[in-house]
Amino acid sequence: MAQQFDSINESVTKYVAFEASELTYFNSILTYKRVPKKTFLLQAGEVCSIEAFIIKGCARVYYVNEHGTEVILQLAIEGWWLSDIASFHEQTPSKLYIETLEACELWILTPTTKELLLKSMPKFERFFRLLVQRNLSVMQNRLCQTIAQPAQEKYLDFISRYPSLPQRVPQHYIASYLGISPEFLSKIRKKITKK
Amino acid sequence: MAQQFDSINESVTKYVAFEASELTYFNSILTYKRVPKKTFLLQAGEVCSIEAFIIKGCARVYYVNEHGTEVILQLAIEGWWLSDIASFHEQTPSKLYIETLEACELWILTPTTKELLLKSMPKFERFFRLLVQRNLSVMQNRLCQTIAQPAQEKYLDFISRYPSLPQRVPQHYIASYLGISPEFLSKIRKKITKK
DNA sequence: CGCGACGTTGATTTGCCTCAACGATTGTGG
DNA sequence: CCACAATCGTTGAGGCAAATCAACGTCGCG
Repeated sequence: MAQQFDSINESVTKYVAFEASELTYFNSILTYKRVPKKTFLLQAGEVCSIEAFIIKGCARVYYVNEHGTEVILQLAIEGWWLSDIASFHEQTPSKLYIETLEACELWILTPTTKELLLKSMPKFERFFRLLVQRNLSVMQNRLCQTIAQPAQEKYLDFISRYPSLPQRVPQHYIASYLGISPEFLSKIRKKITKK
Repeated sequence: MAQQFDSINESVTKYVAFEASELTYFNSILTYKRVPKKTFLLQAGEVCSIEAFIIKGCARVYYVNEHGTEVILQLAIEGWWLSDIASFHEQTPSKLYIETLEACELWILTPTTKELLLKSMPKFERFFRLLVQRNLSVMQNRLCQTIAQPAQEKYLDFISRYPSLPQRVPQHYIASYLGISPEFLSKIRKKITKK
């Protein structure tokens, strides 16, 4: 089990320098969870009760609008965090779905355990702030892309940024992430391979 | 000058409960700045050296892509914060521009003063985390909107969300914020008023 | 006054969507 | 272990929302 902590500890120390003892305490707060493929960690209407670090596996976070159209907000693999932060912190109903695409191993924080962690080790406030900041940056880039780039460039950028994802997740999810129709993505791919 | 602090203090206490003494210290860290209309607080290529709270006035944050197309990431008025957080924290060159649209009065934090604040009053870590979280939420909503809504609905949603902005900022900036052409926004508005 | 920034309008074009049909693959229950 | 259903990707035809381009009116300002 010990090596299970390696990936998450490596990930947090990328943002903030923690002592071994601090990490040990941090690790003691976490709950380990194993979930099968196609499992919902969150559904619209529920209050989000987890902040989950992916040790192994793959998931998607998505929104369904009033017309029934899905928009994928996040395609996450090992090393990423899953949550609806707004719902988690304000304990308000979420509008998002979080579904595993592969069997997953996760480290879980709940509102209670996270609050406990932050109370006892305020240094983690900084970690989570930096984590959210990075997410915000990613989001900003994506919004610029989505608005100002044609579909083909969005796709090329996507595969260069996340080269492992096309081999792991169904293509129509990538289309939804990029904000284009699956049929059109298929046509783009055809055009690209021709060259 | 004292009442100048009212708006920013009200804003921070919305997220975290601070004592009067804590706010007094916080206020002593801030630098007051007054800038005219059409002033750049940040230009692409520079490292962002400020995190600015708008006391009075209005500004835009935008990105220019390789084709020369502008995308407006933020239209900010009184009570909002302006910055490129990624550039500010990692001291890396920004890709963004921040330009005042009206004469502005600002409270400024620099990397140095912010670090000083966080060192001496770690409680502010929490405030800034919650602030960034809220920004992230706004961004997520906007991305969903941008991808899944037709232009007219995006515009109607915008004016109901920010009713004061259309009267303050040129219309083509709103078009850029929504990711549509200024001509098309004009046509949408015509169609709406007809009804 | 004259220039530049801004909004409007119409004509034309286009990037992308929708719909429908069709293989290929996977998985599942009898 | 096979049959059949789902799920997924591809392809083509046709349509539409929104972009582009160009011309014009208006306003505020140096």
